Amino acid sequence: MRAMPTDRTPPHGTPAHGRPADAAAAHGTSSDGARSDGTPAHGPGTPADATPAEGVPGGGAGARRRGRPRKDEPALTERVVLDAGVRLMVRDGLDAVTMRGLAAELGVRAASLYRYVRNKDELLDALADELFAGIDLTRYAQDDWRAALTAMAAALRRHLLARRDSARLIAGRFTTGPNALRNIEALLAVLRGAGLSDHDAAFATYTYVTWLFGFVAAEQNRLSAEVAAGMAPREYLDRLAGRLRAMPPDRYPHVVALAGELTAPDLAARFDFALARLLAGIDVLRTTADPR
Amino acid sequence: MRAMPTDRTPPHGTPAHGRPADAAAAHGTSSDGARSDGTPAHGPGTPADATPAEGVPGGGAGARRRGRPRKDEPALTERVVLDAGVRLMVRDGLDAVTMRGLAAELGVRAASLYRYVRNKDELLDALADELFAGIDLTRYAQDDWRAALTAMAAALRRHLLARRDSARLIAGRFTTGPNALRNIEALLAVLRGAGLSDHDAAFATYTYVTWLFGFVAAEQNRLSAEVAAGMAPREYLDRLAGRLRAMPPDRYPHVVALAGELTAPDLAARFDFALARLLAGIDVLRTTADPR
DNA sequence: ACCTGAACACCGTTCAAGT
DNA sequence: ACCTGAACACCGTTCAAGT
Repeated sequence: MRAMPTDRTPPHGTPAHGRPADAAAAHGTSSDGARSDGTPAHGPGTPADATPAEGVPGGGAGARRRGRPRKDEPALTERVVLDAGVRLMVRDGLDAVTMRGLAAELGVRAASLYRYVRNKDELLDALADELFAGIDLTRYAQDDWRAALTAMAAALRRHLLARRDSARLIAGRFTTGPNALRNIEALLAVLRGAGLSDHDAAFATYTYVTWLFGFVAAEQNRLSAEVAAGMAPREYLDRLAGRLRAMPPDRYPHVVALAGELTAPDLAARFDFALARLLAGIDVLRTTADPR
Repeated sequence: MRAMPTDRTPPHGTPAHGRPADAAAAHGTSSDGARSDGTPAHGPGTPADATPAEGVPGGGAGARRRGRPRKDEPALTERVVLDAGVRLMVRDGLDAVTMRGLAAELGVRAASLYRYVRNKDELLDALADELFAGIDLTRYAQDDWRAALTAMAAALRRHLLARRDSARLIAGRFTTGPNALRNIEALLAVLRGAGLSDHDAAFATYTYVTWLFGFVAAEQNRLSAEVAAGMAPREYLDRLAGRLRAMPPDRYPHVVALAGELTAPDLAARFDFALARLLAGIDVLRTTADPR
C-alpha cells in the first residue's frame, strides 16, 4: 500500500480539494487541524463543537513555541500531535503519516513522539477518532427519519471525501472514541425514534456505518495502480469499459452487456442508490415492528 | 502485471485468462488460497510452515534448486510469484507481504521480483484478483434470486474470512481481473434474472459488493490496538460495554441504553441483518420495476 | 535471459544520554 | 520531565555486474 510519492490524484467524482493554508499551520501554533468540511462552517470555535473530554488547555491551546519557548512547557502535547497528524494525512496522504514525518511536521525528532503515543498503531487509532471531531450529526436531526438519515449520510460522505485517505484510515478500525460516539448517538436517536427495537436500532446503525465507510473507502481509494501512477480516472474507466466489452460473451454475457453501466463514474448516484436500498430495507423492519 | 491481463501476454506465455476454473473452492475453511498449478517453491529454510502445504505437487515446476536446476527454465514465473504472495499473506498477514519477504519465500532476492511485477502496488492488485481464483459464485445460482444472493453472500464471506487480511487487501482496490469478473458475472445474472433494469442490476451489484467487502473488512480487522497487542476480543468488548454504560447519560442516552446491543459479538447475525435489509431494498425496486 | 550484490533513501522503535 | 543521537533491524527500488 505504500504508494509512491508521485500521487496527487484526486478521488474521482470529487471536487479536487486543493489545500490552501495548511502550510502556515505547519510550524507552531495550529490547533486548527484541517477542517474544510463542506458543511456550513459556522460554530463557535473552529473545530466544530467543543470536544468535551480531553484536557484541552482552555483558551491557549497550542500557543507555545511561537515567540519565546517557555521553559517549563513541553514543546509537544497530545493535542498538538493529533492535530499535526490529521493535517499531515489530509495534506500528504496516509502513507505520509510516518513517525519521522510527523515529527518533522512538528519540528522534533521521531523519538520524542513516543512520550505521547505508545506506538504508531495507537496513533492511528487516535487519529481515526480525531477525524470525527469536525462533524456533528446531531445538527442534522429532524422529524422525518428518512430525511435525517439521508442528510446525515450526505454530511458524513462529504466530510470524509474532503479528508484525503480518511475512509482508508477508518474502514479497518473500530473507532469508539468520544467523537465517533457522539455521531453514533445521533444515528441511534433517529432509528429509535423511527420505532425500531433496541436490537434493530443497534444493528441498523452498525449496518449504516459499515456500509458508508466501506462505500467511501472504495470511492476514495485509487482505482488502480495505473491511476495511482498518474492516469486520469476518466481514461481508466473508458479503457476498462472497452476491456469489459471485449470479453468473451459466452462466458461473460452480463459483464459485456452492462459494461457501460458498470463503469459509469457517477459515485454520487451510486451512493444515493445504495442508501435508498438500505432505507427501504429499514422501513420494512420498522413498519413490521410498529405499524401505523 | 496489470489488474486485468487479458490483453497482455505474461512473460512466460501462460495464458492468464484461460485457466480452468478453480477446483477446491469455497467450501470448507481451509486456508489454502494458493493454486495448485505451480508448486510452491519452498526455500530451503522456510520458517515454521505451520500451514499444511497446499496442493498437489504440480510436476516439476517448483523442483528447481532441489535437484538439478534446469538450465533454460527460469526460477520464477508470474504464477509462482502470485501463489507465493497469497500463501504468505494467508499465513503471516498482509504486513508480512514485503518484496523482501516474498523473495525469501521463493528462495530468491528481492530484486529478482521486479522482472515479474512492476512494483509492489501492482503486485497487490494482482494478489487481490488472485484471491477470487478460489471461489466461483456461479455454483450458487438458483431460481429464487433471494436464495441465490444469500448463498453467494455466505460463500463470499466464508471465503474471505478463511483468508487472513483478504478483505483489507481488497477493500481499497477496484479489482477487475478475470477472477473477480467471473463472480461479478454471477451476481449480475441473478439480479437481471430477478427483473431489475440494466442500470439497477449494475448499481445493485456495486452496492452488494462494496457493502460485503466493507463488512468483512470491519469483521476481519483487529478491534483495536489492544486486541492487536494480544487482548482477547471478548474482554475488549466487555470493557467497551462498561465504558459505554459509564458515559454521561445526558449527552449519550442511547449509547448508554444500547451498550449491550452495540457490543454484542455476533457478527454473523449482523451480517444476516444487513443482507436482509439490502434484499428488502432491492425487492422494492424490483416489484416497482416489474410488478406482477 | 535471469538473478545477485550493493547501494540509496527511507521505515518503527529503543535507550542511554543530555538539558 | 522532556527531547535528542545513535543504533538496530527492517523497508521498496534501482542498477551495474555476474552467469
